[in-house]
Amino acid sequence: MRIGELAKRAGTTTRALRYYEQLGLLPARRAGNGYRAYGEEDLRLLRQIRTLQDFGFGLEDTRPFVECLQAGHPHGDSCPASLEVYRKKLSELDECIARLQEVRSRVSEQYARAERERDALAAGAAAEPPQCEWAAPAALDRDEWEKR
Amino acid sequence: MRIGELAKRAGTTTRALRYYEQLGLLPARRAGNGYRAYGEEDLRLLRQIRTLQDFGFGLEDTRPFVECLQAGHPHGDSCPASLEVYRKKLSELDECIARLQEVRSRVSEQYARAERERDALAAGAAAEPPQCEWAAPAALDRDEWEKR
DNA sequence: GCTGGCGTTGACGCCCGCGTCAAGGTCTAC
DNA sequence: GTAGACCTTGACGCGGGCGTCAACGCCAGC
Repeated sequence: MRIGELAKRAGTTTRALRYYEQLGLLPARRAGNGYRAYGEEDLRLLRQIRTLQDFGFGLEDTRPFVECLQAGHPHGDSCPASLEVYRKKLSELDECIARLQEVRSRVSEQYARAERERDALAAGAAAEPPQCEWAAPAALDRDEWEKR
Repeated sequence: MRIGELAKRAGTTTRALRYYEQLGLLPARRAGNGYRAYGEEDLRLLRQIRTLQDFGFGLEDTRPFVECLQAGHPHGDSCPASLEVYRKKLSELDECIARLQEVRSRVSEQYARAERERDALAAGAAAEPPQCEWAAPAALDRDEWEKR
């Protein structure tokens, strides 16, 4: 299988595959003409990489999983190093979620305050139209005003 | 006030200030010798920028707040454009938090499965040492073995 | 033999918010 | 006059994961 076919079957691009090879993440055999040659096993490795990437893993974090598969284990996460990456990612996620929730509540607080102040100003402006009623009569028919 | 002092008072660097000026975010007057000259008002603008940055706002997102202060409003968020940014950020945060929580549960699931499988293998391996006792005798002294 | 579709390597671009270095100007203190 | 602390502009670097282009090679079909 050549690079274009593998890329298509994995839903990625040839550029990405060459990049992975450059990182030593997904090495390729070479055909006689210099073309990269991949097998079905490489498709498994690649799917593993893409799955983890969808989870937000960096490429280096996928390395233990790929090496685990290359070592012949049934799953990429059958090895201790992969489990360690899982644990690290989980704690990173927890930290990140907590930080975002903290930020969300702070921003929400600021937003609520800013809106209250806007409404207070609007109320102040709305308290003016009554003053406009004191100013308005000049625009009314003088007779209408004198009837009051 | 020159750039170094402003940077120190705001807890940032001169490089950042020059960058903000380059973006047109925090323009500076110039002294006769070409040095940038800042006033107390600029410190307020800068603090506004830094506060929002701490919330994870991009610099462009801070622009409406800065312009609002520059227009003489009491707070950076006294203007409709700032409120709009707040709303946009809140929805981005909600989306981001939801996505991370989804990811977290998926990763956690994978981790749990991988650990179960590891334990299953360990149990299989723990069931092997008895088999090792069948294999071991070859290494034992033959006499010791024949005494049994 | 020529076109077109695959492949190859190498190199620059992008995004963002600066860090860092270079080469020089300005001002103060001794 | 000179050292040192500040300032100036300009330019490149970084990290991550590629996109995109250039210039070229290989191979199949007409």
